[in-house]
Amino acid sequence: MVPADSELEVLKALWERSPQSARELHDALAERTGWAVSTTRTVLERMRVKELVVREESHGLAVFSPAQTKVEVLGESLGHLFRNVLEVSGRVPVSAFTGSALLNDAELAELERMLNSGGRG
Amino acid sequence: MVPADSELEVLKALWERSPQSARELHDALAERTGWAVSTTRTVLERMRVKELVVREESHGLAVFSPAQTKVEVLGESLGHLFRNVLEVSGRVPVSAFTGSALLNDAELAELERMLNSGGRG
DNA sequence: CCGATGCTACTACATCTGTAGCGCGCTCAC
DNA sequence: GTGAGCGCGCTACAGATGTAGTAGCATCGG
Repeated sequence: MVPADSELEVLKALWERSPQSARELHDALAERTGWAVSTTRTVLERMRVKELVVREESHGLAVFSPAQTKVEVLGESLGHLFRNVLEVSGRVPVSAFTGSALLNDAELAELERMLNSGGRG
Repeated sequence: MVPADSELEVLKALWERSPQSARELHDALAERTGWAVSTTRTVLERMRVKELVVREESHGLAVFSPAQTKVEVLGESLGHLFRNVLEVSGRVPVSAFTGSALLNDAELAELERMLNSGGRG
């Protein structure tokens, strides 16, 4: 599932640190997003239903973790883009990101695996 | 404006051939999408409002052309993805697509220009 | 002239997304 | 023990998207 923009905001905060409570996430996001507390909560709850985040209890407080890694989300988004805009069904040139300092080797390998399961060449 | 999925279907058909009438587009899309005629029309009208397509009259019949090239849409989508998922504000590695046979040189140059206006390095 | 067809505009409705408020129950500080 | 604050579950509502029906008008074939 490709997350919507607001969901991506939450995921990015969770990728930096997790688990976090709704309040922690709100504090981390409020400045950038301007959201009300209830907005953060609503987005989180919807993400839980869609299984974009995992909710657990920590000492009676709900805390959330991302259900997917950044690379997984990137992979799905890139795959979606390639299939839908470029109509590429074959290999996706993951090598694009090799020198970009965006992803480390392990992440690149994972992306390669996701998009081009198999991966000779 | 990043087009929605249904809008992308229409754009893809128009990138292959344009202008096309609503009926032509429907015929081209129906097998893949399963849409009713009215669905194609509704999507087209919404795209016109959003200026994703341009509508003209040809001998009394409405025909539609894409308002943006494939590369423009790809560029916006890629830019969106990079900014939102990867939080890249700097250069986007367009070189990724160099050897991929997806885009020709002119298209690559345009993409480069769009994403990295300036483009030294 | 009349009906089948097709074009166009308008309307419909469910779901998703963005954004937020309300009320209940708990707890902590006073 | 009482109010302020907080976590939590509900509800709300507008706009976007997916998907489609309907009615009026033109037109073409009989």
